[in-house]
Amino acid sequence: MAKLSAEPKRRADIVKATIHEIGVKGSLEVTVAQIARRAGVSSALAHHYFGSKERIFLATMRHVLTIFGAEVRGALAAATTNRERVEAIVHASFAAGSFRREVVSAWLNFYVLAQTEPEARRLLSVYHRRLSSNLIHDLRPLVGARAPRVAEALGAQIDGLYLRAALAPAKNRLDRTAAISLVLDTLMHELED
Amino acid sequence: MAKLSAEPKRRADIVKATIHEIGVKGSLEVTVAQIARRAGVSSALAHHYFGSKERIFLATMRHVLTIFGAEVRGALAAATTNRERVEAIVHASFAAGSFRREVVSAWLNFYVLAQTEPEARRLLSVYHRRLSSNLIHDLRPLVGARAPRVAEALGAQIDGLYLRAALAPAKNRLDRTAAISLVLDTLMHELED
DNA sequence: CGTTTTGTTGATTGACGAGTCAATAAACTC
DNA sequence: GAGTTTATTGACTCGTCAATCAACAAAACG
Repeated sequence: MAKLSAEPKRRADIVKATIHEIGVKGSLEVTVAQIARRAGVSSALAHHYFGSKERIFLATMRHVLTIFGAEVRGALAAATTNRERVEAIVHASFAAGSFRREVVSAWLNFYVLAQTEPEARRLLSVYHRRLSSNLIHDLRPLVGARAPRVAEALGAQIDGLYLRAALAPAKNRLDRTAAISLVLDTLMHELED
Repeated sequence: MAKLSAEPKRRADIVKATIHEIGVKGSLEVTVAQIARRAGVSSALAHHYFGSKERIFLATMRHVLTIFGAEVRGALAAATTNRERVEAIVHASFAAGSFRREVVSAWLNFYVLAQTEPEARRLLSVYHRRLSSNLIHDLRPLVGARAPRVAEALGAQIDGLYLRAALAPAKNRLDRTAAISLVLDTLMHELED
């Protein structure tokens, strides 16, 4: 049953299943067997392709960050002015692909993973630095020397909204548009200085 | 060796040890044996007093939230004007007792716990509601109908700064005063509307 | 074809860890 | 000081799970 290059598909399936299972359990306490079952394969195969549970998590994290990165790039491509670019970054932060419940849950758990796993920490700092430098770059013409501070303020707010999204029961969860408008409000006030 | 009421002291020791161990491991993947050893008792005793690992975590969470609540109350007592009261809440959020690395790490992990543990979720929403209503109460006279939004903006920013504090290597970690000044800046801009 | 490569799994191992229990001991009660 | 309550633990059980392995199957390759 060895089709042409099953590997990439299997890897992708397993990564998606990992996001799903983390979303369901709400923690990294998911077994490889659960992930594998969700992906429709044996746990042995998951180990075969990834080597260890840890590597499965890291691959999943990379996947989430890649999607997020693509969303930022996409949003930036359509923007022209500095302000539009900053707003695009905010929009991308809450884009549909990254702000789904399971993805947010995975995100939260990657923060936990980053506390012990050096590679996870590295991946997360890459994301942080990129978000930060993107924001600062476009804020500089708008707020000058205050750019780093404003970027930190906006970044923290975005992260906080993610955290709250992970926690809130689906019922009274802030939706994408509300989150975006909240951050843009803060941005607006900062620009009015 | 049955001294008078060793129980309260043991419970407190175990709770403190739990915070410490969570801080060290950076996750809830700490064994009862580790916690117990840190507290200078046997794992059997920890089970004897708390019944289960889950209960140990919940007791620890209650402890952290209690300290935080006390810090907020203390800070509020000294404030008179509305603005002072809002600022007091911000200060309390980053008070020394709650903003220590291990405590922040514990906090982060309680968010994860709250995803599955109903009681943990309940405790966390109590905290959220209290913070929110405190803020709204004192913001109302300052920003009127915008109070809930501003409260949400500040609250999210505070949570986000916590998240970042948990992640950042001690080296370039934002300190209490920097975090406070960042939030107060945002507050100031909101008030200038 | 035959054999090499790729895909896949059931079964097993080995470690680890939560929770239990029976036993010991110190204090307190009368 | 006999008996009860409180404190405490070492040793054990039982389940779970990551990781391994040996075997099987299907394609690709010559």
